[in-house]
Amino acid sequence: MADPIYRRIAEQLREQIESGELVPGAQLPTELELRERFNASRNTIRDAVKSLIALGLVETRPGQGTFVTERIEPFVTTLSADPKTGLGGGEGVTYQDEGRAQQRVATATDPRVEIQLAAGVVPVLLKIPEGAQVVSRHQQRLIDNTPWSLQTSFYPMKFVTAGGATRLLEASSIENGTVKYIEETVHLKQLGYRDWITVRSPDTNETAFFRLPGDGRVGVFEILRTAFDQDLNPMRLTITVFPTDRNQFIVNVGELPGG
Amino acid sequence: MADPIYRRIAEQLREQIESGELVPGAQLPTELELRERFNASRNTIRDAVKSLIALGLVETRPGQGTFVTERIEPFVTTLSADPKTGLGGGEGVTYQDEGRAQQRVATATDPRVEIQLAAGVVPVLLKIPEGAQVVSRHQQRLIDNTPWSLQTSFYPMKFVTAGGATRLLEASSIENGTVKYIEETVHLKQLGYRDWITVRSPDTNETAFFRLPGDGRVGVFEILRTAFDQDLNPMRLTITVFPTDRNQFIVNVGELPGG
DNA sequence: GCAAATTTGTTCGTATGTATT
DNA sequence: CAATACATACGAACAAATTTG
Repeated sequence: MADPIYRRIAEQLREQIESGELVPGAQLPTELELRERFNASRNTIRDAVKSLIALGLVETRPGQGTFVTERIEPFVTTLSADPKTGLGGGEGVTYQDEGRAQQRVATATDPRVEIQLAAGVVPVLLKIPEGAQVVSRHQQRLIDNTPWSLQTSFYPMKFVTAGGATRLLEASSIENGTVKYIEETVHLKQLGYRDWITVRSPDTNETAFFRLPGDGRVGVFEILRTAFDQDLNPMRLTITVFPTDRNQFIVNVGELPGG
Repeated sequence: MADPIYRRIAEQLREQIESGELVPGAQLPTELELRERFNASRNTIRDAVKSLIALGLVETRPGQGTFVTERIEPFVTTLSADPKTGLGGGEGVTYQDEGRAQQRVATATDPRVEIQLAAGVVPVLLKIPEGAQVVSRHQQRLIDNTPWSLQTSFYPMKFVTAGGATRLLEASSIENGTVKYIEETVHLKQLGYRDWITVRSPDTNETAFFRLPGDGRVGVFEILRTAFDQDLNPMRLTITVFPTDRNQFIVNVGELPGG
């Protein structure tokens, strides 16, 4: 009697799933059937199923039953730049190209543009005073109609007021990407960037948009990209959030085959 | 009656935690006290607490109580190479240097060395036949005595049999790193690598070693690094597993300040 | 060192609500 | 509307871990 009952039941079900006896998408026996099979109370069965949910092995649908989860085909983003363009993965045009390269349809909403006061990490990474004005451009991105990432870019308001990059304020995407647009207007060329990768629990907005389970079981990548200009000053901060259940990343360094 | 009771209770407790009213490490009221305060049954209170556990906000200790979780000071690993050495983060000597740079003590166990038959992703990424012999070198790594990562490197057995890199079979760490040792013996120079970053649930070994909660709530980064030689052939595959609750990563691309 | 008290963990039973077919 | 299946909620009892006296 080492392990509690619910855990031993969970263990048996887990073996059935991992052995392939229960394939992804297949329905498990109902709680009442499992109650008879394992000779335990319905609450104990439910505890067992809950632990499998926590492991991401099954999901329950009210009124329908319990099903083995089907793995989402992951989308792979390359974080390191093409050495020639200096552009990185998930940036502007590149994003749609990467979607196409994986034979999938990438779309993005028109950006929601706001003028905000820099707070939190924004002034720190952009090296501007706390409370200074910044342009925030926020986009939702989908692949094959599945919500894939939430992206917000912050630019110093100076780019608009002193640099003439007025289209940063327009709520429409900038063709050829903002990197090129800023180079043409403000004359700041992006020569490099630093990505800072963390994983955390999703907030309520993210849980809703990505349709994640409400229990915070699936985390999200949060990638902070600070881009630097030719004088090595920060010129842009982009924060992108990706669910960990459908995203993977590649970093290329040095000389590689198939480049 | 939109939200269930347990969720409204969880919501109130969450606000107390996020507002700072309950600081990290502080003890929550006991289940019996919460039962009176919210006028609900003990099971309903427990459901509320469970949802906070799933969010990583609190932890329970049998016989003691429920406490607000204390955040672990994250360790940051740089994945992109120093352009001069071609060495990447978490590799050999660099690993200890990064530990020191963050004022922390990094240690590693002596490697457990095995000769295995290539299976799974190993032959695919190393571009050797499935079932070919490989040298596997496995290390546990700690920082400030906290388990931090599990690393396994795979080398083609040819390096030993035909290249004379016999010390790859020794169960002791190779000073100056294996990258340099292979360059000196097999005459293969590491000019680049590709990192493939995923997040998944920990297996039972990892859960035990990292002392993670048993419910699979905390995920692990799995980073597959394929290193390439001067002929752009794969020469090494290193798989490293890091818990997401205590690890973050940096990727530097292009020209950056403070280099 | 031991016993009692405290606190969370497990298990059962039961009733009712909500979503889907 | 009825049947089915999971979700929520309450009550109760005992077990296991920890602290306290």
